[in-house]
Amino acid sequence: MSDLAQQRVSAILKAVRGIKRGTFASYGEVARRAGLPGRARLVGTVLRDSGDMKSLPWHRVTGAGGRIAFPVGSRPAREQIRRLEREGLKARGNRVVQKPSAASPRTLDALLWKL
DNA sequence: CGGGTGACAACGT
DNA sequence: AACGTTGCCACCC
Repeated sequence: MSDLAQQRVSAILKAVRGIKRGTFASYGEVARRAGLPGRARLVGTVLRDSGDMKSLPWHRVTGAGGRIAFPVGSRPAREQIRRLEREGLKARGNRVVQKPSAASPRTLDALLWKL
């Protein structure tokens, strides 16, 4: 593997390790944090090939908007959701639900209009 | 060189 | 909400 490629892999793994417990980040977000905007696919490739399912918080990486990237009901999908729930997050179907603190438009309206 | 394939994303219909 | 397109990029045939 070329040095450049290895550097990118390191940057991505570092970004993944940097996702705090109880939170999650999309592939695209991880790519941006690794200094590789637009390369979400590369993040998936790296995770797939990394093999370190043991030491990496791979379960904190989701598709855009918290969508689980694995097929619904598949082994890895269930495992990922199980791990995320163990960290206090909740999932509905194949999607990680935002924390209650996240303001929905309705809630924002309520705040702005003091209702 | 050309075509297909991904743990993806954004946008349009 | 569900697809189809396009952009992206590393790899493999």
